[in-house]
Amino acid sequence: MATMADIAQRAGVSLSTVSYALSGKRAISEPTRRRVLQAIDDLDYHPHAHGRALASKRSRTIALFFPHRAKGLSEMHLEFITHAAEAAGEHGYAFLLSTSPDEDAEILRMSGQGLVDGLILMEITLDDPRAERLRDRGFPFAMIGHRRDNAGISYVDLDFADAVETAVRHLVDAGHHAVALVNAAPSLLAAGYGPAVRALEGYTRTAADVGLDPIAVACEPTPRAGERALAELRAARPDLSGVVTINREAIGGMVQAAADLGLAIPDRLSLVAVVTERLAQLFSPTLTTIDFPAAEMGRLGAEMLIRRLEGGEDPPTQRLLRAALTVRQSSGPYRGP
Amino acid sequence: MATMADIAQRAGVSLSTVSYALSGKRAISEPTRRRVLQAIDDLDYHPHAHGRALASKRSRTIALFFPHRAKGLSEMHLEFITHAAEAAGEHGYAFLLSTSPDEDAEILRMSGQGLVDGLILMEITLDDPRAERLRDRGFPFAMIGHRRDNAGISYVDLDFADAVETAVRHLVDAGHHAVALVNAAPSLLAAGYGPAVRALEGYTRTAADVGLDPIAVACEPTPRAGERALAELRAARPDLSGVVTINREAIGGMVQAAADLGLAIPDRLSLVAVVTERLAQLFSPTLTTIDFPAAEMGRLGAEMLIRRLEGGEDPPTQRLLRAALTVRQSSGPYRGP
DNA sequence: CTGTTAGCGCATTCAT
DNA sequence: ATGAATGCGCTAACAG
Repeated sequence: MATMADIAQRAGVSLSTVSYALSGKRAISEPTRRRVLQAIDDLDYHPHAHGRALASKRSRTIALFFPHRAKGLSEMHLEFITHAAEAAGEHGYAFLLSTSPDEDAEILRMSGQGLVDGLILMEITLDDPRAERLRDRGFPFAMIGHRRDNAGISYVDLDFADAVETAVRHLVDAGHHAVALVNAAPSLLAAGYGPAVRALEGYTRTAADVGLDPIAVACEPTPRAGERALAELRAARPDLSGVVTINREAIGGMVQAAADLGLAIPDRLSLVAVVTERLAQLFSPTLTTIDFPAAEMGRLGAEMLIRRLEGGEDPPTQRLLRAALTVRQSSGPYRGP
Repeated sequence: MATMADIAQRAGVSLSTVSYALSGKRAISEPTRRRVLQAIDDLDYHPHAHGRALASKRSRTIALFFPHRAKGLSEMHLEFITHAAEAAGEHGYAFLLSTSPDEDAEILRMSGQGLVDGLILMEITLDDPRAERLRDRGFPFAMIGHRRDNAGISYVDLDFADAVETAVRHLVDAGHHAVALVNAAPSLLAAGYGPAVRALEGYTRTAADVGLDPIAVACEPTPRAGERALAELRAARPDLSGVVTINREAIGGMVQAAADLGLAIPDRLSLVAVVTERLAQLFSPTLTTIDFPAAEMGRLGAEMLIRRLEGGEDPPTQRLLRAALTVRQSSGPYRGP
């Protein structure tokens, strides 16, 4: 492998001239620059990432923390990851993926030892402790998701409260008088899982605003639980005609229960889910959704981190995305997912 | 940040002693080792990855190439990626994810400049050119998937032919007399997409072996196409009672078509899909599957690469996994996915 | 068993 | 506008 020294020799210049020709950090005469570039081309030279990182104290690498401890793997996470990686690549950054269960140790290792210049955090809880630790260490990071207190922190997130509000209003506008929310798991809600908490907030406030009785249940992420949830909701409210959910794993079960109860979707029951378009498209027609902008979120997460690394310090970028509702036409009763 | 020099000073030993105490590459007396470890603990020292990489010419980093050009993002890919990353982490390797569309340039950059020690390739075609290029360069890599010619190459893949055979035999044993294969897209089949080609092989040979008329169709990865495929198959063969598919995106449509045709699943039509357990579980009961071992494949891919890096050994590891069939009980007609 | 030293490939400060 | 020299943090000879 060619090194800068090889280039220097072949171009008949000094090592530092090659370096400066590459970085443009000081003026180089046109003739010498051409000779350098020619030599680089001849020798198929590519700068050595580690040598550069050592000397410059910048690795041009960012990492995404994805502790997949729970079972929550989905196509949504894949979109976060791939689009964050893609954005990083476009900006000349390498992209490291860490799935270490021992996050604290990893954070120290990565933030302390120059392995990466910055971090992206996912699966943020309302009082996520990792964010504080990184902020205290003064280490650059961005979040996909957000906390209760986000002072000085860059993040991008879906506005779940707004998403649920949009869904509920859509149903109310369509004439529904009883609309329920099927939320994430009880344990997540209790643990302060942001999307669950905010979905409930959005639902509650919208129900109050439009004069609907609030009917919200937390539901385990399984089809089985989805079946039960819908059956119980319907038993309690025989006039139930609309359901909004952020619980993707429960959708299949809710659809099954609807059929078992003789509630054809969308004719006798309307279901609106907050999921990625990719998931919605797995189903045969009739999944009306609030399109989860996972790809955009992944991309923005990486970009706001890199912007911060490149120079533009404070203030942090904070973006709460609003998602659009897509009505997918039905050619008959829903039999999704 | 503490460096090895700081540790050496605090422990009252030389720099190299610290290095050797850490690497274990030469004997260190117990007392000095303890002093060194104590100093490391006191100063919260962590080795600097880039310094180490520069000096040792090994980065302890592997990269996974995931060109997500097509639309083929799914929970299956996520399992490949996260489990490969996890395995890498467990072995002390950092995990780089590259989604660069310009793969050749990336391969050169990464393989040439010491950024990574080895690569994992995905989405392998029957005559994948990337593999040859890497083999010619003598750069360590492993594949998730496999080519027609795999001489000297490490890989792990699902045995699609075997998977389809298992599915067909399962249906035949259950008394079906007309079993069709709904394959991947025509374009993929034509392009030599391994899973599609091998699924067809396995289906054809099994059909011949058990005396079944071969009924195979290639199908675009959409519910719409799935609907049409099933309707057409049924029109051509009114006695069709079993369908095997590797086309996850078409499943929802096939289920819908079945219902529209009055074919209750699983009572009047049996459907067996080669998909991950995670996808199967999105559906309400009754998706019988050949469980796609994506997690295991990701993990094995990383491990066989790392084994090669650590041991430097030929012969390559080549593993064709057989997947088990899981019958999921039905509590009524199928309304999945 | 331990210390001294020479790089690894590059960015950067001093010179000129 | 260019060169020479220093050092980033570490590994691995080379010397005891």
